[in-house]
Amino acid sequence: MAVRTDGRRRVDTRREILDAAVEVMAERGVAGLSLSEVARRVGIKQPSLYKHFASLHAVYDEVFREGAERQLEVVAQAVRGSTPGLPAMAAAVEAMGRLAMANPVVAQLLSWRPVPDFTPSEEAFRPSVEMVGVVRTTLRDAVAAGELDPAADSDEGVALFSIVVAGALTQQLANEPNATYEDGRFSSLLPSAYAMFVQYFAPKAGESCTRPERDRL
Amino acid sequence: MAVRTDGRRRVDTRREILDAAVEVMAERGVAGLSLSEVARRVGIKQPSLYKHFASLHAVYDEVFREGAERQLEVVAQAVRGSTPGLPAMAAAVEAMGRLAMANPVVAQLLSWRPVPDFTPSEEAFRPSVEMVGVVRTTLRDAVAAGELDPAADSDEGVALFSIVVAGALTQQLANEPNATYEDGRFSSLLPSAYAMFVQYFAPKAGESCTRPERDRL
DNA sequence: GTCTATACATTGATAGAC
DNA sequence: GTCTATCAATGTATAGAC
Repeated sequence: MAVRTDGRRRVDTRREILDAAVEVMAERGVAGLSLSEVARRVGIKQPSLYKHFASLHAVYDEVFREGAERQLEVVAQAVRGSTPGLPAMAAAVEAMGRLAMANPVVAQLLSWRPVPDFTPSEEAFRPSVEMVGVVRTTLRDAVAAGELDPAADSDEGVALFSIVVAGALTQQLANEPNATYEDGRFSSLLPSAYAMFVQYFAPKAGESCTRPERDRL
Repeated sequence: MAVRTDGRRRVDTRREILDAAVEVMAERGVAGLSLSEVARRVGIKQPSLYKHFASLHAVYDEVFREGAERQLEVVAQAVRGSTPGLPAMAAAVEAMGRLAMANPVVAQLLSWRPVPDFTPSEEAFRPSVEMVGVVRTTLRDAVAAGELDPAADSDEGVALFSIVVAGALTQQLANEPNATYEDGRFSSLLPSAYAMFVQYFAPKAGESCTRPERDRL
């Protein structure tokens, strides 16, 4: 199970618990996490878990927090490594997509509410809030660069961006959770989905290309 | 609980069970359905449920089947009652959105996979398959009417349509499941989300309005 | 088609020894 | 920080009387 270096039982039991938790969720569904099963896999007795986490929800909360933090890191890094504006947005979309497909369980925990009683704590949720800010800033950059219409820099712009990205990813996770980013029927359309967003908010350069009223159904 | 007309205990116990099941799912989460709790609410003992349904999964399956059938009906009716092509599509989108917000639990069961072990039977899934056909036909009508580019009449077109619609609805269900169709932060953007799709597949009438390469990210 | 009784499994959590 | 022992719930499902 783990390397024992000295008298202490294992190097980092807490880490092992969290990894086992994700493993169990992958097999039984996100809502199917069980501390008994986790303990079995880590090789300790179930009551011992309570020395590391106060409750089942505390485990969920930490998986959520780490997942949200990782997502923020990955996106922020993608943005930093690209030209501000549309290139940064495109890089962020791809980064989110690859991360979600590599960690389907965590992605489901973050974007749905699959566990009846569990609501993430404020602290666990913080990185997600911060990521909305990153997206908003990137949208603003794209507007400043003349790549998007000013209307994109708004709550509505952020919401539509999230609809498109989360839409592709959750459809993928619900229908073919084990596909790869490249081969998934929906995840492979993520670039196209993103292109829909970009085109929708294309700058009206001198009105040469008319765009229909946005709120007309 | 129910009207008793004669010696028989109730008019339709099966119906009451299904209704109670949805109620329980609404309170405990879709994965939190329990036959014991359902029995309690219907006013019978838990073993009696097995005279009506073979197992817990059988209850899930029937809720799924009825939900899928209702969705198909509602969409088909919206399409029939509108001019073929874009008007029919717009009507379908609105119908799907209103139905989902009126029945959030069923919508979650249909569009996510929230229950660890449960997979809908082929029969329960049939209406959903049929609905893909309805969407495809409507896309074809829109292309024939010159309202959409021929590229929209494809598997990719159907997938992108579903990404946009399911994206808006699942974001809404995950974040504000109790909002109304009109007031939800995401569901209220459904028309805009749909407009993104329409604009993306706008016919290139004589190339007067250029559209970027679709698969370029 | 409803009931009682019961088998059987699983779980989250606590107390207290070491 | 790990263990044993235990509690108290909850759950699905079956057998068999009426």
